[in-house]
Amino acid sequence: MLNPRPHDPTNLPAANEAAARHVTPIVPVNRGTIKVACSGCNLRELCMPLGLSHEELDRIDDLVANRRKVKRGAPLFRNGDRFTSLYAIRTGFFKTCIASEDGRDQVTGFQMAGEIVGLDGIVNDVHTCDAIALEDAEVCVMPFDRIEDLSNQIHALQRHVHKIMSREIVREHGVMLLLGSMRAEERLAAFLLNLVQRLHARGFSQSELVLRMTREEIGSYLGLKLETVSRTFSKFVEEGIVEVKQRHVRILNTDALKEIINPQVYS
Amino acid sequence: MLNPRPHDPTNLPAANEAAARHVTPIVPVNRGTIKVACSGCNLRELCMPLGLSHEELDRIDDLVANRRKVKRGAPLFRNGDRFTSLYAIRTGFFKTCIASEDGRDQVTGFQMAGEIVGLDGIVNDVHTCDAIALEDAEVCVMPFDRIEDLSNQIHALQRHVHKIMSREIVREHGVMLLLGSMRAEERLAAFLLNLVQRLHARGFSQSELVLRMTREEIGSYLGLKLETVSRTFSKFVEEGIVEVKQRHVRILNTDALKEIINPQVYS
DNA sequence: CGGGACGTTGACGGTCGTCAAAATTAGTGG
DNA sequence: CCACTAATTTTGACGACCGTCAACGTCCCG
Repeated sequence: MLNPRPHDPTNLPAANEAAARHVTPIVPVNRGTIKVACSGCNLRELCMPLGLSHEELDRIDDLVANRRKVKRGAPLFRNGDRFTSLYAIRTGFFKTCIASEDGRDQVTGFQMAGEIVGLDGIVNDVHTCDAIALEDAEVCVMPFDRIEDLSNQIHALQRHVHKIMSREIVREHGVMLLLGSMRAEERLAAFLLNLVQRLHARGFSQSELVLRMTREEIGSYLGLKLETVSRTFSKFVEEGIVEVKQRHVRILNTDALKEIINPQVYS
Repeated sequence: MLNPRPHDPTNLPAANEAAARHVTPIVPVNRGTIKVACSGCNLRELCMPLGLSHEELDRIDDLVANRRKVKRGAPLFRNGDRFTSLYAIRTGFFKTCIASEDGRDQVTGFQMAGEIVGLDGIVNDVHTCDAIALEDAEVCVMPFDRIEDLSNQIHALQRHVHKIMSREIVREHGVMLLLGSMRAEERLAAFLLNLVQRLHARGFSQSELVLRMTREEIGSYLGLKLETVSRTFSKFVEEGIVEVKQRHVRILNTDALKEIINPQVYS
């Protein structure tokens, strides 16, 4: 009954070895620079393969056609847009969401610096979801045909592309587990733990975070109504597990959050 | 508010152009043959790229190292197994499921002939879910390093691998929509419509199907308890939408099922 | 300073989960 | 082939959890 490596629900979104590695904190980017180069990018460890030769690094720089700024609330791409490129997030925070015919919609993920968006478009050369910036953002535009060309020449890149897509598949498995079998408290606990984990991997605090999304967007992602999200936050506050001031969240008791998800492991 | 191409919830699992194409019905395979060759396989349109040259087709035959039979109830691979290969299903029916630390488990998909399993293992060279045969099955074993080698030489294959992975990501988006925002009846209706659609693409009936999984497995996939699945089936029967005899299901009114998912589109 | 978006809280009801028992089927071994 | 046991399915009663509706409070931005 017990599997050797049970799935870790706190690792839901973007449980990846790259994000788990501690990287140098993000420093403000010189907005004046036009030079687009992965080789000098402090996020390289997050979106690019490791162990490239110097020559390969130079070639990789060609991957990024240009950068693009996206204002808060604006789409990077929309459902129905022709697919041409993958996007590596340099700064900012995105949500991706799909809409059903009858107007229901579902947030399928939240993406932060160093993560890749646009994978949904590859199958049919059309994007099937919206990617919306939740704060002013900048992305590296990587035309997909260049990616395919280069990955024929650089084996590590091919590997990397495969891993990124597989990682997304595994992440979504975790979300399915959450949506299929967890109660509201468990979902929110898993969500918070996952967010701080990813932020921590980017040099931010382990215990403090600023939510970039509304209660409604959290709810949509977690399969809950916004009122339930709000109530669950309040419950965590009552129990002394977190402090919440609007979108500022401070985790006071990480173990308590983990216990919510995995009761019998601790008790 | 309305997107140009809303997501179609009936297309949830494996909504892919290959499965949607009508292919020749599956005929009994000569069990005595040892020859392993995609070029002569009647499922080729489902798992391999189209438009290959004769020479490329020959090379593609090398992809499949061997075939493997899996008895009903037996695992093709398990959580924690080292990842080496992707598997193309020749015959039979699989489920994939993950388990959380505390014993909860979640069916993440059901796979049938012509579909590919094992993509979860690519990220960390370890499988993160179990793939269990729901009936006696046979798969083509395709070592992943061979796939990567060959896709450097055959551009259409590289494309194809990317599309297969992207398709899986999009499929899972659909499942997230289902799990996050649909009620029990809607989930079951979407599930049935998806199954018949995929079976129809393989030459089977549009209205009749045999479920290869238990109510509990359906429930796990749909985020419902088995009692709810059973009750919902009963409700559909009362309403004259389907006939159910154990695992034999006959859909009497496809439009009614679609209406359940998309009320206002029809009424 | 004012309006609109966002968040909180309460009351209530519906959907679905839980527990239990019985019916039907499938699988196993003699 | 049949008997027996385990597995699966159905159905009912009840309750918990979360959704719905509503009102109010807060924050942010112009």
